[in-house]
Amino acid sequence: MKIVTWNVNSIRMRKDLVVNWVKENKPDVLLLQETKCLDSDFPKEDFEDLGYNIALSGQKTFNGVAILSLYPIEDIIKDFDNNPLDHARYIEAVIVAPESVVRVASVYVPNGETLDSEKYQYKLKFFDALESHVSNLLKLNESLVIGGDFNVAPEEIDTYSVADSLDSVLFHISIRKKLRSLINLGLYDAYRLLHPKEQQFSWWDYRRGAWHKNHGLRIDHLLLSPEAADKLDSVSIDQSQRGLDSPSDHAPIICELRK
DNA sequence: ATGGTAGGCTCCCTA
Repeated sequence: MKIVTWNVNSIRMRKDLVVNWVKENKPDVLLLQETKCLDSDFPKEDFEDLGYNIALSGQKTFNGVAILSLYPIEDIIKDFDNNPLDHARYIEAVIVAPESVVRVASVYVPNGETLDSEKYQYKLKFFDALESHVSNLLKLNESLVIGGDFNVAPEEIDTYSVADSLDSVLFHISIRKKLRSLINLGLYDAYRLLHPKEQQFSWWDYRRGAWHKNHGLRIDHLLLSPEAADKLDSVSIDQSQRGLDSPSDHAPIICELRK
């Protein structure tokens, strides 16, 4: 089963690019972030025509997450307890494939703006509440894949420049500790599990010529329960999508699980 | 050299 996470930065602006990628790569499950539209404005037909079932948690202007699946989507959950924000940043569901069942989630963690902002406090609290929810999910002992834009680079290898990142909301030690604590519940960072020494990024700022200088960070992740990690065959980041015309600032992350 | 791009929407916010 091929499961993909991708922050598309507006599904309406990115529709053709995402449709073309889906036709080429045929993911079984596609977890989207930053769809930036109401559910009624999501271009459902373009994906339904390709055979996808769709579960949405959207809002006007900002945020928005989605699950697209070639298999039935069941038990949809759109929030978790103690989430400090009334934003469309989380959707979870069970994917029922013929010979395998997997629980998936699409999460868009707040950026945090600056270390001294109120939004950064919300980012810290969002992680606490997410960790509490995920700790309950792990008790189910299911195959679980949490994909999304976590807005955190886990380790030094995951940034183009440690010096430039130390005071960044994407890398400050206080937020890396939150991601570490979440993973320490017993999750596996799929990319790092199969590529322990490689440096590959998932996001490059639109500003400052970041893409052309490869000034990126790895802030998008697929976090796997032990049951899912045991079935992990491959993980890759499709950086080619960042180099196309009118791209998202994020690249898709792809994993394949055995049945 | 202290810059600039993108999306959604409105004269600004978010990233």
